[in-house]
Amino acid sequence: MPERTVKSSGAPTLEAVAARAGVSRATVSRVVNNSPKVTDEVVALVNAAIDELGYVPNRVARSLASRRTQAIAVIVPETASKVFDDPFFASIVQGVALHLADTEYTLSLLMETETSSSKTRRYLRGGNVDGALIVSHHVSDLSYTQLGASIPMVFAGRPLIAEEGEGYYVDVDNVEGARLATQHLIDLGHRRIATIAGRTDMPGGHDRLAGWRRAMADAGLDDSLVVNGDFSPASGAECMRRLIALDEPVDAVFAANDQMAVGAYSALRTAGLRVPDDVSVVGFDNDRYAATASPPLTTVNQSPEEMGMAMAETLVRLIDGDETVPHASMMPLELVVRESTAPRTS
Amino acid sequence: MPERTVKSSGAPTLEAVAARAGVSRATVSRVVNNSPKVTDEVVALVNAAIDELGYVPNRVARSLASRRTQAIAVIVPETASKVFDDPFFASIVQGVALHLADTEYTLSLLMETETSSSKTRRYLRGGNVDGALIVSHHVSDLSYTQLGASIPMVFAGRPLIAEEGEGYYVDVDNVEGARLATQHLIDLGHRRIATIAGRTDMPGGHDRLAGWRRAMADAGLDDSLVVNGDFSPASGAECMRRLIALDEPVDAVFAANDQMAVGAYSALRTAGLRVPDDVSVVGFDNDRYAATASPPLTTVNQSPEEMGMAMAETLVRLIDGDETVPHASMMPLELVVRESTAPRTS
DNA sequence: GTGAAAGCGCTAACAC
DNA sequence: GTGTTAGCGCTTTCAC
Repeated sequence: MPERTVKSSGAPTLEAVAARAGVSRATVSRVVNNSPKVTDEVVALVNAAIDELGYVPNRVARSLASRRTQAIAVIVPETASKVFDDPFFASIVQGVALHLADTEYTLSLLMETETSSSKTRRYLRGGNVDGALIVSHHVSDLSYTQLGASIPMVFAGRPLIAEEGEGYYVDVDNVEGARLATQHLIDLGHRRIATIAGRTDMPGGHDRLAGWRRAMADAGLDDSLVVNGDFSPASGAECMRRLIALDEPVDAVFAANDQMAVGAYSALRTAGLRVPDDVSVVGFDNDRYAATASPPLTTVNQSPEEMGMAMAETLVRLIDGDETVPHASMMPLELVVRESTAPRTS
Repeated sequence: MPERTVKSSGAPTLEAVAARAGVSRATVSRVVNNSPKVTDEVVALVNAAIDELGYVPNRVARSLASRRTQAIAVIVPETASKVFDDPFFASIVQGVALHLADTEYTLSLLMETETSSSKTRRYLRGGNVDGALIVSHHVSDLSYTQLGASIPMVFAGRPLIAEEGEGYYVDVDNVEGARLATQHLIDLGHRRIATIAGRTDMPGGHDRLAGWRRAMADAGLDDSLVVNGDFSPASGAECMRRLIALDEPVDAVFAANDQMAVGAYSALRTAGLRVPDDVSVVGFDNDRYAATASPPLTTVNQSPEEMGMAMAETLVRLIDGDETVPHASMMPLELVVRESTAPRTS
């Protein structure tokens, strides 16, 4: 008969519960995982023992045995210091956490710094998580897409490299959103409508420019008034200055995000121009700045929080082996009209 | 001789590496954990095998065997939807992630919702993490403090219940910061100085009010001009309205955080009063709103990001068994003078 | 329905 | 220095 050393240290184990309840470890395990095939009385017995002992299952052991970690990674491959400067990221993460709170999954937040990229990859391959969420404004990194084969992952925004029906992502219809915004300006009677474009090497920047172009073309207007920014407030101001310097003034401006729109505000103010009296301005994102700007900014709302929730939901379904998950999920988009736009006066 | 079923599925294991290198599993383990007592040639041999096989250690198995998870939890026990509305939280989380990026630790983000509190506690006790960071503006929950005995934890801000020399926390000297801010107003010649206090049932709110009181008392000024807000912009506006309604107008206002200061701005604007011409305003936190408000807000800078880094550092040292870790770490605080304060004119 | 036994992939004594 | 041998705490066939 093999000796069994009595364990005195640490938290109560499944074995202790089994002994207390007078059943086998397997049965306790079944109860903990609510297996249907256990007698009600045994269930009661085991649960009593669990309560008395204050037993809490050890997830690490469970993971090792079941080969599931019940954890997902959220990877933010931006330069670390910029991540939370943009409310967009924070809101996505919040949405993810919110959805996960209703599940048994746990969230691991990985911030990818310049030097940690291989560390991140090892982490994903080291069996630490059941899946990953990639959040970025930038062109999605190819290296992640490759990992997609070995571990389920969902991207925020269409990865540029994704072939049709390949990879999973949640996105907004940026083209349509930009078209909506521009059409609003057109409906107000504006004709010389410029756009402060974002980085067009990012899907969002690219598509928003395309949306503006489409609206302008559909209305038979000149679509040459394009200045290129990089999504930062500073670039928005700089672009606006270039627009102001034009011989013929513009009636209205569509900025590819709110931060650039706010940057444009300051350039306009400096030039002595008023919003919306002299120039109407529309942004995109409806971020934290939009509502509190003065005047409050008309913009396109894209609810990054809902996007985060949708991403988490998609990933969890993927992990659970759901075959019906759509590769692309489009989030609703809507124009929020505030005080930065007004009918053409002149 | 026991049968050994050949494994074909999944990632390469330590055992596969051992076979490839012609050594035992223990030796591979030693190499992976850079144990000093392994011959250089064996190290080279093993590393070669690791590279060839693309071996990545399974952290779950490692955790189970070593009883360390190499993960820490960040718990944000705020109402979920409020968490990231306050840049303070986001910045702390960022600081934590930043520090952890240089270590082998991983970050688990737990957002505590009304219904998830027991889930969180189970998580902490289920051997999921080596330690926890509790981030909150609120009075720290007693129940966490109790857990502190079984798992290392560090609080953001002094837990109200902490006895001297009990528990670990990183904090700013709120009393001193508020005193600095108020003294600045006094130095500018203001005499009727009000304070829009935060929730005084939170350590921060309590101490900032105390700091204002001290500065006023030291200068022999009337310290009865107190209105109580709740740290939200709306409450800041409401408080300011009450101040404006006073018979004798105030010269200056010290708000217990920037969000309330910005709320005060709007109330002042609505009343036709100008900042700083009619009323000087000082905030606290130097959050995202402060620099971009108009006029830019004079405030007390407390760098939540550095606070997050300090928290992470403290926790890691605690986990590593460092006995010299101080129970309280105070972060530097400094007055940032912008355009919302000006010498008294009248 | 319940129990016995065999691992999950790794670390950690302990021998050699 | 390196190999052997036990587990870490749980899940999961497979008999009964």
